[in-house]
Amino acid sequence: MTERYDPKTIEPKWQKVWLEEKTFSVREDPAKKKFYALVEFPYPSAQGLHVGHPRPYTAMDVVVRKRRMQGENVLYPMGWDAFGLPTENFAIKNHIHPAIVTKNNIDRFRSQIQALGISFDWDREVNTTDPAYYKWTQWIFLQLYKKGLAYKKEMSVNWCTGCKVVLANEEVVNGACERCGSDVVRKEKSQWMLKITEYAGRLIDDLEGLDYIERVATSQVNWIGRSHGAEITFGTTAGDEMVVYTTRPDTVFGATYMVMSPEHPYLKKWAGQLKNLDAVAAYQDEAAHKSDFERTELSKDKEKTGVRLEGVAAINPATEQEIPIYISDYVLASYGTGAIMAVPGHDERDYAFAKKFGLPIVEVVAGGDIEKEAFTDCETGVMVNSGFLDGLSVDEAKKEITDWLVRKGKGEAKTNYKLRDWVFSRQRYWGEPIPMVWCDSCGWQPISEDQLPLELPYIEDFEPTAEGDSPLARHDEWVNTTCPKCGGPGKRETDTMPQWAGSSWYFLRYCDPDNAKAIADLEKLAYWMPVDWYNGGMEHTTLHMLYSRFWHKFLFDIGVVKTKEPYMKRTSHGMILGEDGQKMSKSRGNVVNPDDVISEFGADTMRVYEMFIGDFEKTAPWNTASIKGSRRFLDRVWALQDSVSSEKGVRPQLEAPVHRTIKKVTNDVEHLKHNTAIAALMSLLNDFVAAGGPTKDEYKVLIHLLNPFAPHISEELWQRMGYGGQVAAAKWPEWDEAKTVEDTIEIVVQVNGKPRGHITAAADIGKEEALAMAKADEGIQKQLADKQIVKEIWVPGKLINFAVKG
RNA sequence: GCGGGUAUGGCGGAAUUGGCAGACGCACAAGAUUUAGGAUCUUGCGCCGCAAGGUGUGCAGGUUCGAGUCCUGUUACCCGCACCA
Repeated sequence: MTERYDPKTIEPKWQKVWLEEKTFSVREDPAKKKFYALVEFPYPSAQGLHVGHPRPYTAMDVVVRKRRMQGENVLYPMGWDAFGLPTENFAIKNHIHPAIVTKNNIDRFRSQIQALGISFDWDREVNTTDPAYYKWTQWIFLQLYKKGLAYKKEMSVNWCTGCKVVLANEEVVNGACERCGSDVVRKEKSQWMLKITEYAGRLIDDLEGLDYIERVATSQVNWIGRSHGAEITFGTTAGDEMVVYTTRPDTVFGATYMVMSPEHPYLKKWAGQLKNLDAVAAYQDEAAHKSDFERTELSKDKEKTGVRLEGVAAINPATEQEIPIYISDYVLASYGTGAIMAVPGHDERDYAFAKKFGLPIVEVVAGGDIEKEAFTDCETGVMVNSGFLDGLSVDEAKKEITDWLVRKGKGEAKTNYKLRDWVFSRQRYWGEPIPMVWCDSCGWQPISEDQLPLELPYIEDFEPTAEGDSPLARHDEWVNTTCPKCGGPGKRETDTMPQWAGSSWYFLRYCDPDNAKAIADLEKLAYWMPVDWYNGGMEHTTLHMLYSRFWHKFLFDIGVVKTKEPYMKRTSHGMILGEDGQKMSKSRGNVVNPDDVISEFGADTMRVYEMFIGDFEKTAPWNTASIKGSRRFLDRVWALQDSVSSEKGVRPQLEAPVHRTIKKVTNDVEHLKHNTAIAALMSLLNDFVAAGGPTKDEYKVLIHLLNPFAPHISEELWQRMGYGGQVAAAKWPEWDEAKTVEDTIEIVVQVNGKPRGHITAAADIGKEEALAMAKADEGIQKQLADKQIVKEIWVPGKLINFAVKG
């Protein structure tokens, strides 16, 4: 009798072997097919790993361990996305420097991940806070700046009136500061912006040909929000022209008023002519307290608000009538031109607004009942009350009016995107310094590339300043420098980059992590890129994914990378919820720590459990009681070594189960259906037990197929059984299709779709013979008695259905 | 509000994509073994019913010989919404 299964000795033993022998380190090898598998690198938080992290790491580890055994050259790296707000806040609260917090957190994360036996190539670890890394993050920013894709703009930020700092949206709870509870207002601040909108069209179009799961692709398309319409120029009594964007230029005759966002620059310009300046200012102040999110929220019981501008009116270019202008917070400064033409008859929000303020509602598309509600159907409507457009369909009218506007010089066709430019400045310490210098005579100047990295100075007072600037602004010795252009006095930009920056290109650095001369060597990039398979959370679908695709496309345009897309395939894992079915969080107290699971059950059990828990793409609640089942499975695999017979080969009665399992596991793993693959392994184990134990060769197949899921125990058993070498280096088993099928099969017999019996027959039985057998069956005869067969359905090898009457 | 999802036993989940619903596991029950069990093994296990049988995939309709799967409508819940990452 062998000793009990003891993961506490087995697991560290093999983890040590892997690290010392560098089992999973790779080099470029043109002779082998490369496979670049990527999982999102974590933000190393002070809480350490929680059981949600290992789910994607393990799932991809299963794939790559299998691919290696199939002879592929696998790159599977890991690193740290370590700049960011939580670390800074933790540092402020606990008076420990963020650099130290970060180092400690990374060390903890690394050892926790290694304890899970994930086969990462630890020689390629990257860290976004390492100056040798962020040198290149800054370099990319400079290239963007040189190509005109980085610019400064006044943007509104969340300003805490109590703490006097800029807050992240997350730190604002119900309009108040999360920490001090003070009022949060919107405040204008000059910010660095990146022109991701310039790439909006390509970010949609190039999705074609990529293997992204559908919900990811759809989300990105919707987030970018391409729409086709027109820009129309309205005149005003103030003399200025107002340009609006609309997807419904056909309805311009029905535009009975205009609405601008409360932040619209004309309001300042028109101050002298506005007769109700106080009311306008009061409304602007009110709007400043709301986020865009709150402002666009449209619920039936929520009344529209707004103020009519007195003293200035607009002129509808189609009707040439004067129409009033309102300001209202349902119009956002950040979308379109920050002003709209309102067509209450054919837009729901305009309709609600018009009803509230008693504005005229004109029907210009017939087909609905505008007495009751806005008519928004573009398919069936016919133009009315629209001069030369009358009688046209909506589509025809769109074209006709656009041509007319162009001829009159009052508009043009325009494609618009919901996507906004990327706000790239953070008034924080723990981020990459933006490598720009302000010179009073030369304006903003990029620092010279040979000055990179521009290191983040080590300071002790990393709390934001009272003016809302980054804490770096307090350090004159760092801020004061010379202008790179004229050599005169200059001041450094004190804002830092957002955490998204470092994560927008990290997959490139893994290809050549120590390169001091370039982002990565071109040949190495050519070998490894693009990433063949990228798995990550749904929460990164629109931000991180689009930011990194944008940067990659830019680097492609300037010749740094050779592929226009970074990721060929994207899959997404579901979250692991707490035992109570709620999101794991410290405040709910439902966080499960993987260390505890490993120490009680072992890493292999943890891995098998997380892969067995359910559909990888769906959220799944943690269940401590269920883990036992996974451990019991491994215990039984371990115990089976004692009943292995000396017989060779696969016995005939086990051929079908063995070959079917090889096939199922091989296919399921590629589709991340690890749960059903494990179920198949459990079934094979049950078959072996039922057969009184496996032969040495049968057992070998089980151990081999188990290896990607439970690498430690399988490596140990492989060694004990003397199969030779390590499983990790053994060739993945193959199945013989002919051996997966049985010669006799069971066919279900239904009457009116209800199963009423079975017949057992040869696998290749024909229709007539099968029907005859079914009719001969006693139970079926009873069902068919006194009935008339109307139809006989035959699904070869599977099913017979008699449709009967009477 | 906008966008993306989900719904199957007491629980986690399977179902070759229109063909025997509940694989595999957890929990539970009975039995065996054991000084003992939070160990191991055997058997049972959707619901109603002694049974025959009936019924059953959020809810209401529909298509079909046949629907968890397709269509129409509906409800509930989850995720994201641009400075958390």
